[in-house]
Amino acid sequence: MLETRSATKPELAINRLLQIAVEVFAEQGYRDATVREICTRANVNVAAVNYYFRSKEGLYTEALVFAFTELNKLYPYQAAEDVGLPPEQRLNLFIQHFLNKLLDDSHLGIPGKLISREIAEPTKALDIIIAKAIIPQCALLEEIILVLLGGQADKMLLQRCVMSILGQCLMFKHSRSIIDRLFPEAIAGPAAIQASSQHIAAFSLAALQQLKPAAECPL
Amino acid sequence: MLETRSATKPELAINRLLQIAVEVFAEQGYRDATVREICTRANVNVAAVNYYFRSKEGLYTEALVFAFTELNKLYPYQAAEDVGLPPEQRLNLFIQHFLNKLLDDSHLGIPGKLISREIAEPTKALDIIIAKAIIPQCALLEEIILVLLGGQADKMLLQRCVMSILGQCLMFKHSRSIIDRLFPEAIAGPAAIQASSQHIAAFSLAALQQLKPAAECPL
DNA sequence: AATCATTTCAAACAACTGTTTAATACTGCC
DNA sequence: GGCAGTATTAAACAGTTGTTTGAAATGATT
Repeated sequence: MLETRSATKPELAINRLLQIAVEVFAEQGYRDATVREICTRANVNVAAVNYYFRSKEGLYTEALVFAFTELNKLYPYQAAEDVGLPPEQRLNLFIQHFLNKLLDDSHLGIPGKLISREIAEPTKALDIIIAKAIIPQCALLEEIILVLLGGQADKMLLQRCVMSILGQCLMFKHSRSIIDRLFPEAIAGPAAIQASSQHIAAFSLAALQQLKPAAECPL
Repeated sequence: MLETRSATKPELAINRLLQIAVEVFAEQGYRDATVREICTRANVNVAAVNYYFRSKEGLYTEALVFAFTELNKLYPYQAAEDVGLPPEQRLNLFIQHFLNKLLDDSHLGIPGKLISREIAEPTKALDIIIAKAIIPQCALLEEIILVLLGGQADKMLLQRCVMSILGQCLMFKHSRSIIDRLFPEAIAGPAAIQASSQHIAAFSLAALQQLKPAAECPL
């Protein structure tokens, strides 16, 4: 029959496979990653991929979901969600949280890298990521911005402000190679990262404050 | 002997090969692109790649340089370089120019895409791109920002402002898949793109204006 | 026209890829 | 112990890849 106990051996193998798959796909990308390397590093036979997940693509899709789950496990709570706090502080917290997630190279950067890869070069699995990871973040940020703009603003302006702030943060992920070479001090150590996130917050708050009148009287 | 006239036949083949290579590498990425497809589309024998460029990697490197050259040919002049203009207008021009380059899907978007691919997933050839394309742009932007901040500013603050503005622009390139799904109106047609670039300029000008006092009296 | 270096070509090569297969080992259940 | 059903394995498969080869074509120079 099927598994009666919770932690049967195959489930361990599947879990190990997913864990390693996230690493390898993140490091090398979908195409360069080989099922053989994944299986070797997971101490599993090559055929396991096709046995448990239908194909390499199937493994990739499930690895993406797994990465997202891990990511939420490590960074479960967004302090910025607390509507009791002043909006300026919420924006600050949001950016800090977001940037830390993006730049955490140690443990969490790995699933994060996989997800950012998927965004840069989307496969069919992108919609999973968008629905589960992107939309909630955007909604939260949009809500904070709306408060900062005085509670009323053109939908288009709102969206563009969301993109302005996300763009400043994401820069650190997708143009990491550039930053490493041209602005290495900006991410040298936790203090510098903290300062960078505070810059983004200050920069954006200043902009929003000045944009506020325009948002209130659009005509 | 070697070619005595300027436009010998092999040079035409080499040029066609480079042109197509840029397209294919941009569309599919280095790994997914096959020398066979490149050669077929260029009406050239498969062996040509190894004959003229040592290897697939050699072709890629030269295609990168070729893409950059083409890019400069199509967008030769940066109106923002004109130091006679007011700095606000220069920033506006810079952003408009930059965003147009990034979003031009028709002709120029192709070499641009190849370059942005190289940034997201660097190979050994990245340093070529950085030296030839990135550093001059950053220097120009930095100079404009410095003027806007009152002629004097902390080097670190300057760099962070450069990143803030570049990040807002680059968002449209590397997170294109997200924008297409969540904010499609922001890039629907030239008018919307124009509006988006104007938003980034307004957003950034507002921020810089407010940051100006802090930059002037750092202590 | 003959000679020479260069270019082009079809074919084959060797390595690697994801996937399948069929045999073997394992596990819980009667 | 024997019998399911599942898991694991080594081996082979079929397809694709970048690259090489050696012969044929080309074209300028003598």
